[in-house]
Amino acid sequence: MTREPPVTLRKSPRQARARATCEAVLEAAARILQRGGVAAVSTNAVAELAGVSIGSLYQYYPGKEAILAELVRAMRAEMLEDLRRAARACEGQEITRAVHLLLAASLEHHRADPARAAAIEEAERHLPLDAETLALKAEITALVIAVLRAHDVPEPERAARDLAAMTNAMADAACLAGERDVDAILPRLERAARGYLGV
Amino acid sequence: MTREPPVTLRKSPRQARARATCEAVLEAAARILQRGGVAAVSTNAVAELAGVSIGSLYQYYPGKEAILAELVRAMRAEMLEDLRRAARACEGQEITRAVHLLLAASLEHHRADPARAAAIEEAERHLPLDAETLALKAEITALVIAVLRAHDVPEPERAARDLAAMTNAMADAACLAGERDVDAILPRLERAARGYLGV
DNA sequence: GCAGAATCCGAGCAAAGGCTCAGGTTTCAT
DNA sequence: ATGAAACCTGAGCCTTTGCTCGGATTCTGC
Repeated sequence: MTREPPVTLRKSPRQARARATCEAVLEAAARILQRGGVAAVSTNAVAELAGVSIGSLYQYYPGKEAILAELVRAMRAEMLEDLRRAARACEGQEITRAVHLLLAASLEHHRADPARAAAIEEAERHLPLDAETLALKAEITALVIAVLRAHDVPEPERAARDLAAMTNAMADAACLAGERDVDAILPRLERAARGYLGV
Repeated sequence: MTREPPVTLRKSPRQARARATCEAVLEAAARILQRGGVAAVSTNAVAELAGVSIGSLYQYYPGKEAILAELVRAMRAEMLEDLRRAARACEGQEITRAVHLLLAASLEHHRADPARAAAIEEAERHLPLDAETLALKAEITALVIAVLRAHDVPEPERAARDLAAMTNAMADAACLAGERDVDAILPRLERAARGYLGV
């Protein structure tokens, strides 16, 4: 049994160059993750691509899982922001409009770099998530559930789960198949979601 | 760079005990895959759990990828059979019925052991698939496309991809969330699919 | 029974990867 | 200018993992 190392930063960077080091490590990890999947992410490879010595890497990250966890946390935080905005905009809207807003927000983090988003999502499945990330995820689904419940959707928890799964899967599959335009996915997703909800 | 080993059997088992060995290896690999993901599948671990020496394992499988590839191939072959039956039953049926049959068939391989099915699907994403498995996948989607096209669904290729992604994602998510009853997923999926297709 | 084929075994090698540590360099505050 | 703190470096240790090889064991056909 391997004792599991913590997933938080070992120490916080204080100077600008240290922050740059941390940034470079994250960026390199994301690139490698995107190209070769979780298996390809090794601390040595990350350090090399980041142009940073392996020792420096370990000064801030206690292990490779911590690096990936940081990427996941950042993505989830971004998603939460997007969905918060969307949920606010949902208030008082009819359900069709609300669904549109929620789905569009869920696709938002795919817009900048769909391949990277898919890669990070994939990494998330192989990670023992820390409490903070779990809290982010919980809050995200809670937002969706609240909107669904406000429109009297039966079993809103299950519906939220199903809709989230559909959204991510379709976006990832489309990206993998070479689709570039994220906006082209939205109407298809809306049709499916409306059918699911019986609207 | 690591030179990639072939993914076919190194030599075919001739005696009964050899077939048992191969079976035990596959079974052990599936179990480990299910418990800890692709990363946990090491040839040593597989051999040990299978109750087989590492040497015996390598007599038949040229590497861990070949073992996983075999699992994927078997699952895909099974899926193809299920869908062939469904596609035959679709002939002359109206689209609502056809969609029902296709979705039910797609869920079929989740019925026996959903967790294992999800694990193997996940392994598939991390594998350089061999020609035979690719052919199986191509035939599967071709079947779906044909049925969709017969009902004048626009852009049937894209629709097939979207529907397949939705189906797998919802099934996996439900399984991960602890749902036991596969049949409970079908009606939800049907609603989404009918909405997607505008039926 | 017997020869040869098929099968099995597991110690151990080589490569890869996670991670540490002792020591050098840069930055900052005074 | 100077001492302390922050930061960086990379050789190298240790564990894990993929895989081979020589030899033991079992089966099959005659």
